[in-house]
Amino acid sequence: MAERYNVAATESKWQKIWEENHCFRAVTDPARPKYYALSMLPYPSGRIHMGHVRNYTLGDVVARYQRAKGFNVLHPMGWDAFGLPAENAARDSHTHPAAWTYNNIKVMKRELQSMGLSLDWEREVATCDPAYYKHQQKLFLDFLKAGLVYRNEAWANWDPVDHTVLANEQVIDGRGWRSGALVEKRLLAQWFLKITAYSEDLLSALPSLDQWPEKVRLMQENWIGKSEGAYVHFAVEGQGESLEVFTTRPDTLFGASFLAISANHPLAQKLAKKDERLAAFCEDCNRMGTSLVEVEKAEKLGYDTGVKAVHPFDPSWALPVFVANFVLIEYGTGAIFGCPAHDERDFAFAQKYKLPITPVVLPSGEDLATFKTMLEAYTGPGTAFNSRFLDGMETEQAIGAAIAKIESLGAGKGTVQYRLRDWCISRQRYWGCPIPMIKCPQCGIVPVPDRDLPVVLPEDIDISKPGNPLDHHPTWKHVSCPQCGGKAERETDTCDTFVDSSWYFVRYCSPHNTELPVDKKDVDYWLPVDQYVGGVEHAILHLLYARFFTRAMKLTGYLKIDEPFTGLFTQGMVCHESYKDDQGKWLYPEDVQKNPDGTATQISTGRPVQVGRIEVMSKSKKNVVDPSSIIQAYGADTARLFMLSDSPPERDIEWSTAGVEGAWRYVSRLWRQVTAPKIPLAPKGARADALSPEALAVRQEIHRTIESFTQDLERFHFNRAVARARELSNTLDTLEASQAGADVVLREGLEVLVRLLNPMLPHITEELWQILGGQTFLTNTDWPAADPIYLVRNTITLAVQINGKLRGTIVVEKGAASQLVEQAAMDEPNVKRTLEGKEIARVIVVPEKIVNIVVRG
RNA sequence: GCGGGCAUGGCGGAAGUGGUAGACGCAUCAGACUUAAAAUCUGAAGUCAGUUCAUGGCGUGCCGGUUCAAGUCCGGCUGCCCGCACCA
Repeated sequence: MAERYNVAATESKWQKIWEENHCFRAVTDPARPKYYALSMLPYPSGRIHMGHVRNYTLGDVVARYQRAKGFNVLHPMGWDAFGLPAENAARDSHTHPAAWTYNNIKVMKRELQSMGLSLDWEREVATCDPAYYKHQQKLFLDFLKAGLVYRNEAWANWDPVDHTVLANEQVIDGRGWRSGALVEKRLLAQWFLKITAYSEDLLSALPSLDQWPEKVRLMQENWIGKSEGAYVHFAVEGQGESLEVFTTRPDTLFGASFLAISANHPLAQKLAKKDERLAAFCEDCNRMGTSLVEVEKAEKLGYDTGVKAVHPFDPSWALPVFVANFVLIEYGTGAIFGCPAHDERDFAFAQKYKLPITPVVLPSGEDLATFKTMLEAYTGPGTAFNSRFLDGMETEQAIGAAIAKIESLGAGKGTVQYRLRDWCISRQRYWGCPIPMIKCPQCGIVPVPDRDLPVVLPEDIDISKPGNPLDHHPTWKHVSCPQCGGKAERETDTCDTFVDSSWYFVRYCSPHNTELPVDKKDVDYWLPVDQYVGGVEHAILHLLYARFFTRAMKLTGYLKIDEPFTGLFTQGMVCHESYKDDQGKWLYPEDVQKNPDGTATQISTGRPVQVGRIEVMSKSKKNVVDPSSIIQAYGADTARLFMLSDSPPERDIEWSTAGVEGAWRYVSRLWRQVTAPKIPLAPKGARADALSPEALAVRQEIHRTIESFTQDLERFHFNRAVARARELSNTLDTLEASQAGADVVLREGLEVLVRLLNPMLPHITEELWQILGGQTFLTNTDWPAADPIYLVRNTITLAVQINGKLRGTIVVEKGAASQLVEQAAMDEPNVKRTLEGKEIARVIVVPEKIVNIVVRG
């Protein structure tokens, strides 16, 4: 009877049936409650990796579970298909970026389909498809009209390897996020999206995202970086202009001893034209990297320009103006006033350049006389002194008074500063969405009219030359101006690919609308996304951009919502041991054999292998396992179960062969439990006339499992849910034919088990459901409900402690009186023996939990 | 430097609001089935003491505190991980 489970045949059979029956097709239906389950769309790099398997398994469990609960579920998939790797691959392998990309999509789609995901493939979107980016260009133009787009000559992060500029968010430790090259500063004309228009809104809405990880909200908060302070103007002697400074501590203005400006500050640039040494100094500053190591090593260097600035509170007080390497042009105003006594960096700078150090804030409890000889800067709050009209005020009060004074003098104003910069979206690359603008010598910069959208990428490009292929293209950029009809040129920059992924989840709602980016009835129904699942590496970039885009699309009339993602789950990464041969070259795990003594050998050569650290799977370290080979060997259900077992989904997991085999063992066991039960199953729907106590206990266990398994799914405790299912399997195996009703309860238990495990193991459970006589697809079957009758326990096992140490357990009736419980505890043999000759001080009875007997001595 | 997190057997990890620490699994060992192996099934196992059993001591990174009772709460350390970083 026990046929071997034919994984490959069964899995592909059900995948085909689901597809033919359009089981996962989502239809807008305002009469039904909706649930939008979304996993981050993949970049089509070639093959799927284990990170994808984990991400999409988690997302699929959510989607299938919510479907079973009765929601109208939208669970789409698409491709983040633009980006530089396609250009690099095309150049290296003499193909076309589009061909490379679409081929990868084809391969990866097949791989994803073999996972048995409950996706609505009819809504598939590829961001490199003109049918997609046409609407993105439209959005860009709408944002332009709404004042959210501008072009500006600005200091940009230039990646010298990828030959393109990068957004601030894409510079990590001073290096390009993709190329790893040290980023340089260049002054370039770029297109910007005005994300800073929403700085305050993006920040203040964070607390409302209560279904997001605290960690991600904090990261966004820090990234937006709000700080309150004031702009202060210092008149510059002999220059006929003033220098604007941002400070969070206007209360320390009387401790000022110098001003410092960035090498890229307009005043520095102006002065450098007449001062060769200053010009050289500025150049040095720009050459200096911004990486961690360099910043720490770098000395605080300044160049005294000889120019003096006038203190706003005292016209007779002149301060020297330095150009300093530590002042950043991109934060605040690119100029600071230095107060050495109360800022560590200014303190070091003042010591080096022999500038006065005047303390003006007295820490509470300090004596004024002793405090005056400062060995280091004091940055905390205190009482103002040496500060004329501020003297005696506490820091907070002094800040307010200083701002009031500045404002009354017309020397500046109180303000709020954000670290967040506008989003530079220009990329000097081919494989991206063309920015739909035209440069006309007569009319200036003119938008492409809506009727001319999409601006389609040319196919005949020369990718072998360095630089932007669109720029080299002989004809593509030459157009006539839509306003005057004269000769004009297209913008050859393309969009940062993060633009593409900032609204794809919106497009999924109405992917086939050729006229407009969205259909109102669709987006109003489906959005926001109820549960978003993806890697924490997108905590800032993608998630912040998408939140901004949602606001911008609301402003331009497409959406009603502010926040795109109600729930966010960030899963951990998939890790594996890494291996090197005796030459120090990385080896693939499949070429490594672990020996019983803990050493390892290279299979192909028999040479010894160095076992390295357990690290995130990455191609460069070769510590990768190909999901396809696992699915072929064990099936998708096993791979999915492995991803869900053992480790909580937010934590990193280590991929191991033993772990996969453990998952496989359970899948096979489930098969055997249903197809070759130890006792013959009762017929479908049979009822038991009388239940033996054992069978009743198992039935109660079944209902408790429904309860706890469901709660675990709700809370993303998938590893615990798997453990509960295994426990139920163990319990069902204890049933024996001699126990009245065992055959009925066994059937009940197996049916419940199969239904509970369906979101995790969709194929085998669907097959087993049919074997158990299920009339509908399990995919279309409701989630089981626990019967409260069987959740009630009538006896309870209590622990009995003496002085907090466990001495025995007792079984009492539920709701038994405290005196009875206490007596039962005293009568427990081991307790009784231990208590002999001891004086009882008190007895604590916590109903349904514990009895603790406190004895003296 | 700033912000956040984590620390439990050989390993991954369980233990809503303090209340029987170690669920479930991996690896290990023993037994059953088998000519044998694989697969499967049964059982053992935190650690030390106790010949077995009963039982007891010690145990959730370290030190201290609160409590009848602490993995959980509080104070102070140590170690690891993540994010940001010359932010004025």
